[in-house]
Amino acid sequence: MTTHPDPRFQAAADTPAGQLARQLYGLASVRRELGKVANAELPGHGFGALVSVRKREHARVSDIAADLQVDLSVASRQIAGLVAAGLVERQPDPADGRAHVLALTDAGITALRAAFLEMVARLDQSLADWAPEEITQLAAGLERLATSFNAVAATSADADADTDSADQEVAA
Amino acid sequence: MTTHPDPRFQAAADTPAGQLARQLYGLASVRRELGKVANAELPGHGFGALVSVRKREHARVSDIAADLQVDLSVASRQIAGLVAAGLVERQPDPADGRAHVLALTDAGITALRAAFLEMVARLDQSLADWAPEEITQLAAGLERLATSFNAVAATSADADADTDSADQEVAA
DNA sequence: AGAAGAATGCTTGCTGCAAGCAACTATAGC
DNA sequence: GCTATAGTTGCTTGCAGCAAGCATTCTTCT
Repeated sequence: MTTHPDPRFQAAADTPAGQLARQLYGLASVRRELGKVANAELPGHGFGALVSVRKREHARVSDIAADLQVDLSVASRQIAGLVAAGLVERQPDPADGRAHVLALTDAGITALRAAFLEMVARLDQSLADWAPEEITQLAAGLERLATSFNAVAATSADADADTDSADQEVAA
Repeated sequence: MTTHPDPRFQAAADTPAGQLARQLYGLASVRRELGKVANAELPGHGFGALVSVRKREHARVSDIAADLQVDLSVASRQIAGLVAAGLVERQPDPADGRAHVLALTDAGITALRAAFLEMVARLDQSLADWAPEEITQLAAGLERLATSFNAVAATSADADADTDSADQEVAA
């Protein structure tokens, strides 16, 4: 179309960050299908919570919520679903009567492994013609991206709860 | 942070595809926040639809649905929202009375650019210490991933000769 | 040619799921 | 006791999908 060429916009779109933004948004369908595969055999969207529980030993619901960056109530319900399904064990924290300590059950470990393998299988279909080091390189890049991105999120959260006006330098 | 070493799980996680799977799933919060930024000023989750309308000239609702890989009804409602907001124009197709031809209005172009610039701005905060070529490399990897992934999806879903105009251009 | 019937493009009503907020309970710590 | 913290649950909202419906176009049979 290019009805009204906008130099400022063009410049931003061709920026490395602009290219990355485009690709990240285009990843929507990939992530959705992968999520479907991952959660197929789990209650709700439990996969993320399952992974999160596995990551730390004395996980508490609030830890999971912080890790997934969702509301505490969301984490609470996801964990409740996983407990009901026998995938997570919830025991009173001996050190704090309000809290619960979470851990995967054997069934939970099995389920997590199965879900993970399904994801990998689905990915492998698409990565048939990729070199292993290309895949690991992409994975490394994504890991770094997530780290960088979450670091900024944490910083701006610390700075102020106000999220609207604090951060934008759109102007050129 | 693993307390009970699980060799089998670790082995699965350490394959290249396994690493990629983990990182893709870990991208949830990144994509969510980026989506929030992108859709902040738009009705519903309109950004994707807006991009999709922008990509092709004589877009129809079914084209958008296919492009976004969502149900036709979802696309219909998103487009309706964008039309109501004055960002998309919907005119009867002169060649087919059942169909509508979609196009961005000037306001739509403006809104799309603004949303895109917001996304880029948010990303730039996180990418401050990245080398430009690292960013472009990651973007290229993601583009290839999306291509590979959607190719498999298309094959398994329905062998469709829908090899129309090239995709992935937010900028114009 | 013309009409019946199938197919297409899209919209809309209904349902289900998941997320967030707010209110509540129970415990902790001063 | 008084306040903060951990967690659960009720309520609301919003988005997605299915299925039914409407209007239009295509097909085909006579």
